[in-house]
Amino acid sequence: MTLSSRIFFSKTITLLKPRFLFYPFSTHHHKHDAVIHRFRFSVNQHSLLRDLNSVKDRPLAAFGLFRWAEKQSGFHGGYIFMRSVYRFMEKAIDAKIDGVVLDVLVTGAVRGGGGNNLEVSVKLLDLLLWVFTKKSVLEKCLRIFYKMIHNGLLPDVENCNRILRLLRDRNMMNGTKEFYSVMVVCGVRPTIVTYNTMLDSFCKQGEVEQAMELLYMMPKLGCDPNDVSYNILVNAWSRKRDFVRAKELIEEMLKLGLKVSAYTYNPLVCGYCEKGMFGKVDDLGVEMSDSRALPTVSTYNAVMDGLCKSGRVIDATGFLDIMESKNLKPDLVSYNTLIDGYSKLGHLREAFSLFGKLIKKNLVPNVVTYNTLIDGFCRLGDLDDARRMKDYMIRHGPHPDVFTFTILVWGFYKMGNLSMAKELFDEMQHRGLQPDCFAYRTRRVGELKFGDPSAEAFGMQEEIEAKGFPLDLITYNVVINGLCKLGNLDEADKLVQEMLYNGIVPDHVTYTSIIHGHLMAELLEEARDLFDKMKEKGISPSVVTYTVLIHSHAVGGMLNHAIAYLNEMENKDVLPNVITYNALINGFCKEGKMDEAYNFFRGMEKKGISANKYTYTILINENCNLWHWQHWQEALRLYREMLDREIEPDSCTHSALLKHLRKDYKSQAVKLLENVISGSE
DNA sequence: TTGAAGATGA
Repeated sequence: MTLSSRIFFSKTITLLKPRFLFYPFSTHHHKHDAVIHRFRFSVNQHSLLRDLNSVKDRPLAAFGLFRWAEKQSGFHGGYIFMRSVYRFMEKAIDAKIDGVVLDVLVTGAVRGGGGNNLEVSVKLLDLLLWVFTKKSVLEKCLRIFYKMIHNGLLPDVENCNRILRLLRDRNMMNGTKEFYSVMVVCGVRPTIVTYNTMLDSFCKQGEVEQAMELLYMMPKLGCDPNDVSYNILVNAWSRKRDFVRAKELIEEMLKLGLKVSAYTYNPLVCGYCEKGMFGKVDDLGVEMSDSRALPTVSTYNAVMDGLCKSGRVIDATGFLDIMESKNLKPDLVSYNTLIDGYSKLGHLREAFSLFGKLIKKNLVPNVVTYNTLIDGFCRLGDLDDARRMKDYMIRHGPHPDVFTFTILVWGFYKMGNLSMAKELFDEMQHRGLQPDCFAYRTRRVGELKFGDPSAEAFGMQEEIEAKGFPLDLITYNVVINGLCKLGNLDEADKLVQEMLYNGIVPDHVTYTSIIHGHLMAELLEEARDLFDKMKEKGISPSVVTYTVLIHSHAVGGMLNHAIAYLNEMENKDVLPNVITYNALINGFCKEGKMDEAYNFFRGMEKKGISANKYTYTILINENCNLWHWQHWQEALRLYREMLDREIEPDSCTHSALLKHLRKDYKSQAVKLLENVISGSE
């Protein structure tokens, strides 16, 4: 917003004039003059607005009033009546006379012969444009924009930027580029905001390289990139999980003396957290405090979410206190994140205790909070309580949404209660909620996975299709994956044929499912063939594809193959994750090659990928298998290390550790062990 | 921050 327009909208308009008799405007409307003449106005804002209301159904009268306001604004130096005029524009749009207003303003400006009048007309056109950008009515904005420039009138660059943002948000890259060229050719001088919007458009389209080109071209275009420009690109590389390039840009920012902030670091923190690279997150934390880019509540929320997603909910909860100690107030998102963490683990008691805590802190649970808890009930198979909670929401609010119902529908499908699933789906619609693609997919997957592929389900498919949601790739993937997991490779193959027939191209997820299915059926050669076929078709294998291949080959003792896959993925910049490393460590342990296993263990940590309970269990198990004093010591050391790092062992870890003890001693032994370890600190 | 879904340990 320019300074002047800020003045327009912040000033309260109190200027009063005695009375004002309205006179019509240009001559070609004179046959309606009689209508317009009947309007008299006292000149203060309230009556003006009242009058605008009263003429809403009479476009021409309203238009006359508008002309009057226009003259007033010109007369009083341009800002006195802007707020009224703004309200008028909104009303004109409601009354669908904005087209007339546009025409007259443009012709008025053109005929008016320049000067003050022209300036006012352009201001008013900009105001009209502003109203439409605020309403996100792109089509109208473009119409006004093009009409203006065709008549030699230049819209305000701020409005152009707003239109660019609308184009960006609709992913219309070509439209964005075209609009940018037109505005520049017509003489609108781009600002840093224009360029930053363009950068963001490129990034949102995945064309980050193009954005980089623009970034480095900006100085030549007479506009040096600022911190926001860099933040956009750091964000883009982080989203692409190319952390190296993201970091390079941050270093460049520091070198250039640009301001780094939480906005710069948060996307990177999010990326590392999502990948479970908590070592890197720690490093970033240090770097942030060094460069005075202090973490915000969002930063901590991202870390907490990452920890929850890797099962470290207790660590995540610890951040509530850490935040408080730094004078940051955990917000509803913080609590929702933790509640979700506990709900997903089935620890509803903790989830509800947090629910109580957030209320004590005067935060108000929202629909997400409730949905998360309902999901927790569903995961435990407690559909009664899940449904009761939904009914509570209907009575007391917040009102259930499409998420609420989708969660419940899926919950009932998983319990095999198809009729309740359908009932809730119908209830959602009866309550006026419009199912989205998630909801429809859930219904389809539910029927395909848990129901009979009967005629009724078939009818449902057509019904959904008629609503504009055709069977899509994700639905096929979900079902194909389910079949592969059950070992039903023939049925899975049939579905692949069917999706091809329907013109849907299998992607890396489809292939990974089928490859995995073959691997589990010990059809390694076929799996390798499928892998080659997938690459021939130009489908890039993902980290999951490589991981399932590495796992099966490593477990089968084919360590050379496993290593070859690891090298291949690293050459293709597909980053291995903790599961990939676990598969390798597991394979090398099984072959008794402990040195190599430990090398991978150290290597992953060096890359910032933290070991998890599986990693430790594999190593502990192998050390215990060796059944030798030194190895037993090593197993204990590992166990202690994982406790130190607050990685919670589970029953698997314990039985690995105590595999040589008799069963009756085991539970006692675990307690003893905890004592020994904590006592020796 | 919530809904369907591809992978790991005894």
